[in-house]
Amino acid sequence: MSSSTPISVRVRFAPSPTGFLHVGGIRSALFNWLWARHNGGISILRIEDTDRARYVEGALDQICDSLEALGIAPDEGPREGGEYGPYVQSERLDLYHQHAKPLLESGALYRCWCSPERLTKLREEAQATGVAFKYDRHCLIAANQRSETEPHVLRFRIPDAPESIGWDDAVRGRLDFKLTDLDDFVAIKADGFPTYHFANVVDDHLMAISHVLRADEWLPSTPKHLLLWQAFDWQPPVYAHLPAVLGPTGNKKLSKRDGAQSVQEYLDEGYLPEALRSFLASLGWNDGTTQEVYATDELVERFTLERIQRSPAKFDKDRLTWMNGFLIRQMPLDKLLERSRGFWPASASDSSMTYRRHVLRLVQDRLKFLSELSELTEFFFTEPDYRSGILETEADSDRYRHPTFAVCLRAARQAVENSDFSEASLEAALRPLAEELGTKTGVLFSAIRIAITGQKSAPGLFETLAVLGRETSLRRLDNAIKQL
RNA sequence: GGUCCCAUCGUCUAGCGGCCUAGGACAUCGCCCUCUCACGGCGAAGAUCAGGGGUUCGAAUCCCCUUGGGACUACCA
Repeated sequence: MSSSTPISVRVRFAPSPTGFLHVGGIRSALFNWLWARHNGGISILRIEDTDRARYVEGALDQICDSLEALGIAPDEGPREGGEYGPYVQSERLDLYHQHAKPLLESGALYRCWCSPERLTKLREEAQATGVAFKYDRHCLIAANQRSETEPHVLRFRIPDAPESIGWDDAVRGRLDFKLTDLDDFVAIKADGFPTYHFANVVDDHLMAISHVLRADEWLPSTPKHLLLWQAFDWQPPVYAHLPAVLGPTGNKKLSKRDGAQSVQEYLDEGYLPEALRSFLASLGWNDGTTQEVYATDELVERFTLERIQRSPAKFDKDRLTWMNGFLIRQMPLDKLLERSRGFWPASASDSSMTYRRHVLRLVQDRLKFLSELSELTEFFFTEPDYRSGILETEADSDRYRHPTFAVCLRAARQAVENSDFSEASLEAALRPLAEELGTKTGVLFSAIRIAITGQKSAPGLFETLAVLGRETSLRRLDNAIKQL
């Protein structure tokens, strides 16, 4: 299946509402979305909530919100609706029972009344003898048939033939499994809910899914799914198993302990959706060139299944951060201004957009993610905080022996007094001053910077003074001089 | 234990038999630019292509074995 796949492409992302979407999950969502877009197909969000015990309140909304915030909202789903709904499995129970019935009649499914205790015992025995556990089909024997009204599950009977079952995985290639290694898995639980395996296959068929792009961990259960497709006499979709996303330390699957964060947390820190998309895409996919950052339309255009990596990728936040800063630097100033909403320091609330725009221009190159904006620009909106003693400490240092710190500031104040505070005139006034005072430019400028910003590092001095303006700049110089 | 998957710089990766004494990027270090911090430019260090056997005139690339890591092995997904 290349870009010229003749069938209409319909893909689904099928998370369980058991918590927020972590980066591994969102990567799967992205790949599905990209494949749909690449083919002009449809992407679907299906919620797999068949385990009532693990259901987390609000998780569904969080998942939908995250996808929307990332700009990869599905075409069909719980919020969007669609012709193949409902898109939440707990609302599809009738459908599963309806489809279980003929399989039960044909013998593909059978009733099992075995207690969890018996199953556990069997498992322990198998463990002890070093044999792989497989259900012993105790309830398949006529003598063990009990009443249909007693609680029971429906198991799928692994057929005796063929010897093996396999498929051409779009990323792994040919994969085959022996049927004798497979266990008669449960299809319908005692509570009437289907298991993942059963619901998944029924829904993928009913929703006309053409490609299943899902995490690696599903690979071992794919033969069970294939057997189910076969029992139904349905045409299975193309399977593509995605490599795992690992935590930055160790080789374990990414988990919250490894610093895995929800998509929302990254967004809150000021990571751009386009940076997240480009970075996530690079986790297990590349186009074969040396390009490092991709615009989303480039991703859509170039994304193919055969370029998906087979080996797992570790999540490297440093690289994400670099990519985010790179994209911030590339962004037109007005767009960045728009995006920076909500990240300004509280003290900026009374400042005009025009003023903020000038400030933003000065820090754009220094921003790695938007939440840094606040501490980077605080002094533009509020008087510098000298309480840390930065003024005194600097004034005492050896650099300010001959022209003292105070002398530098007074001279600077005087030099700048009649300036129109344009960058050019500020530079013309201050640049020659160092030599006049018999000190280095850096020493003079540093004194001014500290007085003006309260910090040792800040944007360029002339730019900063120009943005702050005459009144504020002179006032801060005076205040600093007064304090010495 | 069983079944299966994976294996190139610390990390993301290029590589699909000769172009590789292995390329790019992040991170690290150095230099330059420079009023500081960034940005940018240049450069350094960093991978005996997990190890061992084959196949071949020729292997990071194909095959086998070993090792290491991971997933699955639930009336969870």
